[in-house]
Amino acid sequence: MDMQKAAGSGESEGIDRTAFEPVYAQLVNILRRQVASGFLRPGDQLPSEAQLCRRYGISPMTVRRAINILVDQGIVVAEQGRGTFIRPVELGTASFQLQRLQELFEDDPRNTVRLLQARIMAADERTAAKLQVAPGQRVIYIRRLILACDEPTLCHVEYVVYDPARPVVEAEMDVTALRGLFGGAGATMLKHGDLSVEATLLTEEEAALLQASRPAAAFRIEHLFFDFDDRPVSWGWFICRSDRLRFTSRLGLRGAE
Amino acid sequence: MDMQKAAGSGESEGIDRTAFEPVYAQLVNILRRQVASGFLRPGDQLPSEAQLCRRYGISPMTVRRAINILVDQGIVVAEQGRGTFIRPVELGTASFQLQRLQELFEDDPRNTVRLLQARIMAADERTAAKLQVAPGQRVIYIRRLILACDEPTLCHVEYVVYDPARPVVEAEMDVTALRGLFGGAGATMLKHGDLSVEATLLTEEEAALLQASRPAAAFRIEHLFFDFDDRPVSWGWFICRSDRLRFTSRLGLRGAE
DNA sequence: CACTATAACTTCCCTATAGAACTATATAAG
DNA sequence: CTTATATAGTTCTATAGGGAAGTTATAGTG
Repeated sequence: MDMQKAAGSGESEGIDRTAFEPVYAQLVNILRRQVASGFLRPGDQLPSEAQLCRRYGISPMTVRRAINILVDQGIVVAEQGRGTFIRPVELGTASFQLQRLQELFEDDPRNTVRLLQARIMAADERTAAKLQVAPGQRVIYIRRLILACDEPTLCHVEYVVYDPARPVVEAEMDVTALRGLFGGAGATMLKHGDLSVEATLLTEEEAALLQASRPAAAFRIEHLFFDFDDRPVSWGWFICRSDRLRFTSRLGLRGAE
Repeated sequence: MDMQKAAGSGESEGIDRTAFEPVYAQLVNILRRQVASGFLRPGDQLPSEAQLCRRYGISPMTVRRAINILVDQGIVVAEQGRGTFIRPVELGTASFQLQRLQELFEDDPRNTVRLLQARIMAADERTAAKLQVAPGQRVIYIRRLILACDEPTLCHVEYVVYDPARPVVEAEMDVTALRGLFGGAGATMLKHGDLSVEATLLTEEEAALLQASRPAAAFRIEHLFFDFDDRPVSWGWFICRSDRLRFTSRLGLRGAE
């Protein structure tokens, strides 16, 4: 091979057979770096699989595996018979991680959950529709206040289907059970859930709880969880001061990496 | 094989060699259905790779590929030497697709972008910091109003680095160029970007533009885009009435699918 | 010029196999 | 009873190769 590129950018890297990092992962990172450094730009064609095999001295399956990873990371798009190309940055691929919210329910002593109210009541029209029960049927009504580092951060309102046969109910009454709803042991009761985020104004009561002055804007994160029979179990929403919790996302590749 | 499960659930499915769907994808869907139907539940162990090979009569590499897909879909977690297990529903895996937002910039005749203001000005303290330029340096200030189906939906404020050498600038002044920023041809100029969502109150001016009565809450989606030298190109934010655009997400698997 | 056939190249799918690395369990020795 | 050791089971990595399906460009034919 005589023809070489400028060789200044990222062409020079190779595979380290002694490294702990698997070969396919090394190739993924090499190509990611070539994209991040601008050596490969959106629309550019990747070297063909056969070329990559020769260039790095690895087997076709290993190359394919690396490229597959890049494909479902959304970094490249492969077109059969044509080639593999770098994808431009798109907005549709943005996803917001909710780990910040998740952390609030971890076993951190600085985070506390205060039970404000818990009683059994008759479901009103809207609640009955959401939980797919008859209006007037008894449901459990729960209100909580979540504090992070002793600062009131979240308000939570939740309606749970009342079913003595279901053991979830008892645990749900517990103050700490909310952690179980999200990732703890109790999550094994839930098959799936829907989330929906909107912006809303704080009510007078919510503002008092969250120690905010009105008028103020806040996130309203509505949730609806189902059991393994696809029947609704729990419906409710979080009210969250925007300055206490922010959703961020990154499009494309970062610079260093 | 004599030992059979209840056989009512999802155990009975097999691989269709004549189908268009690849074998590995068929296996992915079979296992997904077994999770969705409750035949496999969080914490349960998947059959081992060798067992799946025998059960479905396919090669180990194909089974591995299917399992890898399930792993990075977040449906199962594989532990070396132990086994592969169904993951419980977790909040951290939630991601909000922004395709609804993306659609606003598509080539739809019902969506129009109205340029309200565009002029060159000196960067104030905050803008200069975001764009990494000296305070007082000239930047381009743009305000737009985006209408979906003739309803005012989004306000957009944007500051763009003023650099005559950069061809982006001229195009950016164009009213329709905003589409290019997100997924169009212009996106090839951008390497990556940061997004951040918060809840905010509408200002008097914003309320007038969006035909809302105050006080009202809205999303504020801040964006910061970088070029291939990792230098900021554009900083700004969208103001969006919450009832016109909502972010939804699903945790776990849906029922039908 | 228009159209077709061919060849070269690409990605894609699947198989078969070998070993490495890790974990749990049963067994033997102290 | 505790502690090593062996063994079987698991996932994980990597190799080599065969064929299918799609694209593109070229050469040939009408």
